[in-house]
Formats: sequence, C-alpha cells, structure tokens
Amino acid sequence: MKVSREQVAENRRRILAAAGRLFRARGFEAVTVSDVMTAAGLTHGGFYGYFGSKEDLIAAALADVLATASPMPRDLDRYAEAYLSAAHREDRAGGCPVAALGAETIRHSSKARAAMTDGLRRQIDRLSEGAGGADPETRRQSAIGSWATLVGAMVLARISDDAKLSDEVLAQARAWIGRQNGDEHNHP
Amino acid sequence: MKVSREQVAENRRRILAAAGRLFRARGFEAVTVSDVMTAAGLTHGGFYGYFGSKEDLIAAALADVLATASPMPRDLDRYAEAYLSAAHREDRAGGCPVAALGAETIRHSSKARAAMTDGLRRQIDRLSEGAGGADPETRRQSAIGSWATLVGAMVLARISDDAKLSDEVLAQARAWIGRQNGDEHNHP
DNA sequence: TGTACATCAGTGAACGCGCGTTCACTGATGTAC
DNA sequence: TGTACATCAGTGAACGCGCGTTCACTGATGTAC
Repeated sequence: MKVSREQVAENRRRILAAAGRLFRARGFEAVTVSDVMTAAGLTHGGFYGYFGSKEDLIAAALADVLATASPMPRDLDRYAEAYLSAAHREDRAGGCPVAALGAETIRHSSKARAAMTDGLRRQIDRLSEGAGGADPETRRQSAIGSWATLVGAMVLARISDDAKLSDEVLAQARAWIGRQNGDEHNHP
Repeated sequence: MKVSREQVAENRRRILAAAGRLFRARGFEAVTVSDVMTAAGLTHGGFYGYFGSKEDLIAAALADVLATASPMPRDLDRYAEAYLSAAHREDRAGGCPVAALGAETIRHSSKARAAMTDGLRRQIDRLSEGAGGADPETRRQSAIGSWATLVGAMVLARISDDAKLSDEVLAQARAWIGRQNGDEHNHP
C-alpha cells in the first residue's frame, strides 16, 4: 500500500536514524538491511525504494549522523569532560561515530569516507574556536591534538574489560588535555 | 596427508600471521576462514584442526600480534615520530592492531577483548618508562595521554581521503605530544 | 637398523544458513475531470 | 466538491551466493617390534 509523501519523508528519516544507531552499536557488517528496516518499523523489501544498496545506506547514514552532531560547549575542556564521560562510553549507539566507526569506514565506499573526512574538517574548525592559544595556528594544533586524544581515549576506554582501567584512561586523558590547555594564556 | 610435527607448528604460526595481517587490513568480518588458510598456504578444511572456530582464531591472532609488537624506542617523542609516520599510516596490515581493530574488538569474544586489554596494560607500562616527568604518576598520565593521542591520530589520519589533511593530522599530533613532553624537566 | 601398521594433518566436496537483492502483487494516495 | 483511475510505497516470498562448519577420504608420519 502506497503511503503519503510526508510518510515517505518520515520513513526515510527513520531508516537513517535506525541505521545510524545500529551501525554505531554493532558495526557496518554485523547489521543487516532487515535489521535496519525492522528498527524503522518497515519490512526489508521496501529498502530499495529508498537506497540503491547497503553501501549507499552506509554513506548516507554516516553523513546524517555527522551532520546532526551534538552541539559543542564553547570551551575545549568542558567538551572533553562531556566526551570522555562514562555515559558516552556506554552509549555506543548514540555516541561519537568516529570513535565507533572511524577505523571501519576506511574500508567502505569513497562516499562514506568523504562524509567522515568532511566531519573531521568541521570538527577541527569547531574545536579550534574553543581552543586556547593566542594565534590561530596554536589553536588549530590544540584542536587536532585534542580531537585525536578524545577519539583515541574513547576507543581505549571501550576496549578495556577492566572498569577501573577504563575509568583511569578517561580521567587521565581528561587531565592530559587539561594540562595542555591549562598552560595557555586565555584562561585568566 | 599427515605432515611432520614441525610442519604443524610452522603451519600454526603461518595461520596466525596471515590472520593477523588480513584482519588488520580488512577487519574481522570481511576476512573469511578460506582467505586466511589460502594465505597460509593451506586449504580451508584443515582450519578446524587448529582452531575451534573463527572467533577463536580472532582471539588467538590478536594475542599473537600484540605479543610480538614492535620494540619501542626508549623515548616517547621518538616513538611518536615512528608511530605517526606516513609509512605506518599506509601499512595497515603490518601496523598497530589497536588503531586498525580496537573499535571492532569490543563486539567480539571476551577472549579477544581480554587480549586487547592486556596489550593496553603492557603498552601503558612500556610508555611510562619512556615518558617524561619526575614522579611515576605524571609519567603514567603522559603514557596514557600520549597513547590515546597516537591511536586517535592514526585513526583520523587514515580516515581522511585528503592527503594534505592527513599529513597535517600526523604532524600536529606529533607536535602536540612534543609540546607536552617538551615542558617536562627530564630533557636537559 | 629395517619393516608393518596405526595415526592423524590436510584435502575438497558438501551442508545449512542468512545475507543482499529482486519482484509480482496489494491497496492507499493523489490527480484529472 | 465528488468520483474514477493511474500511480507507486510497502509487503513478503523467492533468488543466488558465499559464508562457517562438517566429514569421508588420503597418504605421509612416526611408532612398535
């Protein structure tokens, strides 16, 4: 049965949202087209009316998640605190797509990789604004260094099956970023 | 045809080495048991004489790669230079298993995850030795912070389909780590 | 040391299953008058 | 505004394929004498 144009738009949004969450939680390959469609409240057969292939969905879902990324606190230290939280570590499905899928994306379509690269550029720019340092070059260095530390620390914290070690990684990474920014002159 | 005991040991080593390289290059799920056995110079049927399942192989291959990790230069800055090189970025199959497979490992067997956690502990200890800082706590913080930065920067550098941005990420992450350690007092 | 035989590592065909994808069909939507 | 019909989004059965895994068989190894 045909559905209204608004329903089609709504369904597309639901498919993308479901795919974004499932991919982050389980990775691209462990999630099936059926999984995504069921999570979106549809049956698998309808999928190809929305996307040409599973690879297309991967690229579109990544672009969608990266576009609707969480708004950033104006300050790099505060952002690090939120990013390196136990809540974020536990919430893989709703968390950072780079920490969850960054390494896997390299092996998928060039569109998926382009979406990630685009997200990386925007994230560096956003973090540069909130970074300490007098000149723009220092701020850009802090943005890149901090972002690498945040992503890496979240990967390491999630790897650890020892909760104490995992907590320590998060805390020490936060302190390490603070050590860098605390030395700057923009925090009077 | 039966083969000699030495040949069996050699074959096991080859299977693990092939698996270690293929998994790092393509991820756990995209590599088939046949791929691994063919790369090891055998046929797929013989696999189950060596391992109980593909999941078992994943755990064993991870433990193997992490055990035979490259020897570390005595100094954290020098290690960062080697780790954050273009050569390492290009050599996924022979590179760091954490940057290549860290995020995926969470979703596999507890043995695989335990191998990674073990590797993380050993890496933190190794880097602590080469880190700057007077007291052990500062050195441990530098080790964790640096390791997170290294892993994260490699993931980001590999994501980028823009070579210039990728090079910049590596260079800026190196500088960011140097900035931390350059401030320490153990480099007269 | 040499021979006879039991062992068992490796082979390749075969298995069942679940995947991505296709397609004939259905019936609500939305358009033409 | 109301009616008649063409459109087309969604359904679910079906497809071919490749995966992980099993197994009967083979023939070199290694042991017993």
